[in-house]
Amino acid sequence: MASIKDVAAAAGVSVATVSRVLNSHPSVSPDARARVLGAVDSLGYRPNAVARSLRTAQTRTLGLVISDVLNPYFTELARSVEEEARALGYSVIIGNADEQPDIQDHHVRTLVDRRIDGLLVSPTDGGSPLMLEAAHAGTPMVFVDRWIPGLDVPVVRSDGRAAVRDLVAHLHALGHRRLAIIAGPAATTTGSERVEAFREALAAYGISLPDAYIGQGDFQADSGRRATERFLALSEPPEVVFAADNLMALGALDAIRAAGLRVPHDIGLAAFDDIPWFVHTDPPVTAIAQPTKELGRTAVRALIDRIEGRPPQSVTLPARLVVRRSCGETKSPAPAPADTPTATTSTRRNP
Amino acid sequence: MASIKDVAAAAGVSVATVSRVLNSHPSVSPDARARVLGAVDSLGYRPNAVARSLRTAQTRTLGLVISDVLNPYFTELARSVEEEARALGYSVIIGNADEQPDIQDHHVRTLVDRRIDGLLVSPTDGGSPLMLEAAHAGTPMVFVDRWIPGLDVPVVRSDGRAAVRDLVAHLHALGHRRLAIIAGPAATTTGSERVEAFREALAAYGISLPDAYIGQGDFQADSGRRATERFLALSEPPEVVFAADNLMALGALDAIRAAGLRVPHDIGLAAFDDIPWFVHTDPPVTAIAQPTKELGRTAVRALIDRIEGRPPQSVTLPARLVVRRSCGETKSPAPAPADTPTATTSTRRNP
DNA sequence: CTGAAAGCGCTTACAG
DNA sequence: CTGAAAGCGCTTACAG
Repeated sequence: MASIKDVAAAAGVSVATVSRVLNSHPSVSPDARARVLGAVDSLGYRPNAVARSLRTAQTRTLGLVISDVLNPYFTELARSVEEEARALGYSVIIGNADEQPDIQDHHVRTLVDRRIDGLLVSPTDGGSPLMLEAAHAGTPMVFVDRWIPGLDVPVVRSDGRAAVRDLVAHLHALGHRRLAIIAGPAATTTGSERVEAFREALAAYGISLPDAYIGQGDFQADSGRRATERFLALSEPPEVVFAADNLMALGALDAIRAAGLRVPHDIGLAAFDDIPWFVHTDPPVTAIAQPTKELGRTAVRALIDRIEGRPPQSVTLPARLVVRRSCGETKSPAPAPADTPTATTSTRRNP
Repeated sequence: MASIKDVAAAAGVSVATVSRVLNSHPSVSPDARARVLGAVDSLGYRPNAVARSLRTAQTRTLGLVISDVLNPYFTELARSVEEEARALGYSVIIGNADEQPDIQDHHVRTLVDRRIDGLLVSPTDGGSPLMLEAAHAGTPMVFVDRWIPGLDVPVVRSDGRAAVRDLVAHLHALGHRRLAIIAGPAATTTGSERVEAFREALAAYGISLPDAYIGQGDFQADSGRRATERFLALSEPPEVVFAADNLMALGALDAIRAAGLRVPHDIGLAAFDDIPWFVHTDPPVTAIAQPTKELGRTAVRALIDRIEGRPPQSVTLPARLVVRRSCGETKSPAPAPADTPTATTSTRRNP
C-alpha cells in the first residue's frame, strides 16, 4: 500500500507538503497542491489512520460497550449511537458484553488499549475494578441506560417511573390486583429501579409486592421463562406479570404458552422496552417505550462534549406507556391509537 | 498514560527488554522479567495497541460490514462473528450499511484506512467501485450471506433452494396455488436467488410465477408493506405471500392486519430467515431458517485462514424449513415439533 | 541475556 | 510557501 513517501516522490515534494495538502493546511501553493492531489489519485493513496493516530494521540473513535446485542433495545441504541457519531466525524467500535462482567471487562480493556477517544457504557454489573479504574484513569466516559452510582461520570438514561405509574393505573382500572414483576439483576441500576418504581406505584393503590411476586431474572429470555413458571406454580398466581425487559417478556410468553394458558385471558403480561415485534405478538404486548434513538444521540453528544473539553451533561428522558391488549381490554374509551403498524418503521424516521 | 519508556525506567532495563517480557520472548533473565512485571503492575501500564499495530503492520482486527443491524438475522450473524473472532484472538469492528451503498462504502473505506487485517462483507449492492478495488487491492476479504459474482473472494453462505422446495411442497399440500413472493433488491444475490428458487420450485408443480405476483422489496419492513398492499389490491390476490426476509414479512403482517384480514384464514404468509419472535407472532410464522451462527463462525475461520496465509474455502450450508401455522393447518400428520419455545434461546447454545 | 538503534507512517514546530 | 528533523510508542534484527 502506497505511503506518504511514495506520494511525495511522485509529486516531487516533501512529505511535509503532502501532509499539509491532506490536512488542508492553508499555506501550500496551488501548484504543489495540484501535483500532490494528482499523485494521491494515481497511486490510490489512503492515509494510514494508525500512524496518524499514533502521532496525533487521537483516534476519532468511540467505544460502546453494551450488555446484549441480541436485545433489540440495545441494537437500536447501538444503531443510533453509530449514526450520530458518524455525523460528527467519529467511528464507533461496539463491544457486546452478553450480560457477562468478564466479557464486558475484556471489551473495556481492548478498547482502552486501542486508545479510543471516549467510552460509552451500559454496565452489566455494579462496577468491576477495571471499570472503576477506567473511569478514574481519565478515559472520557459516559453511561447510557444503566450506570454505576458514585462515579463522576455523566449518565444519559430514561426515567420510567411515570410510565410505570401509568401502567399500574391501567392494570388497576382493568381490575387486576395481584401484580408480579420479573426483575433484572439487582447489581444493575435498571434491574433495581424498575422494581422500586413498580413497588411505589403499587403502594399508591394500597397494593403490596410480596417476595413471591418478585421473580429474579437476568434480562435474558430463559430467566423470564423460569420466573414465570414459578409464578404459575404458586397457589395464588399473579393476574399480571410485568417483565423488566423485552427478552424476559418473550420468555414469559413461552412459559405461559407451554402451560397451556392464554394471554390475557388467563394471565396478563406487560414489558419494559417496546420493540416493533410487540405489535405482532399474540396478543400485542403492552409495553413501556424508551426514547431509544434520542438516548443514543444524546449520549454521543455528551461524550464528545467531554472529549472536546466542553462540560458534559447528564440527561434523563421520560419513557411512556404504550397500551396494547396483553393485560386485558379496556371497556371504556378506546386506548389512543399510539401504535399503528407504522410503529415498525418509526426508527427510520427522525422525530 | 504510562509508556514503555516509563516501565523501562522504573524497572531499570531498556525498552527492548520490556518489550521482550511483554511479548514473552524466551531470552529474558528471570530477574529482569520480575522487575519489569513489577513495574508494569505498579504503573498500571497497558501497551499502546496503536503503536504496536504501526510497527507490526497488523491490527488483529477484522471488519464486518453488514446490510442492516436492525435485522435480527444480521444481529445474530454479527454476534457469532464477534464471538468466534474473540476466541481466535481478534477484535471486530462492525459497520452497518443500512442497505445503502454509500454508507457501505463509507465503512469499507474507514475500515481499510484503519488497516484492519481482513474484511467480512455482506454486500448491499452488486459491487461499488470501491468494493471491487478493495477486493483487488489485496485486503483479505470473505463474503458472508450475500456476495458479488465474478470476484475471486471466498463466499460463506447458505443455500435455501431445498428449503424453498420444501416450502412450496407444504403450500401445495395445503391446497394453495396462487403463490406470490416479495423479493429483495435484484442487485443482491439473496435478492435474486430466492426468487429463482421459488420460481423453479413452483415450476415443478406446474405453477407459474406471474409478474404481478412478484413484489419488489428492499429487505426493509416498509417495502414488504407496500408490496403486500399491491397484492391485496389485485383482482385475484395470492393465497400465500412469501417474504424474502423477516423484516418484509413484518411489513406484510402490518399490511394484512391494516386491511382487516387474518393470517392464515384470509391469506397465508411465509418468510425467509427465522427469528425467535416468529414463534410468538399471531399466528406463528412458517419460515426458512439459516444456520446463522455456524455461518458467522465459518466466515471468520475462512477469513483468518486467508489472513494467515492458509487457503481459504468457500462454504455453503443448507437452510431448512420450519413449519408453523401462518400458511394454514396441516390436516394430516402433525408437523414435527421443530420449534418448541426453547427455540428462543437456541442461539445461546452451541450445537 | 541485554541494549542501542533503526524504522513503521504520519504531523508539526522550526528555520529559511 | 517549503523542507529537514524530531518524535508519537512500539518491535526487532544486530552486535556484544
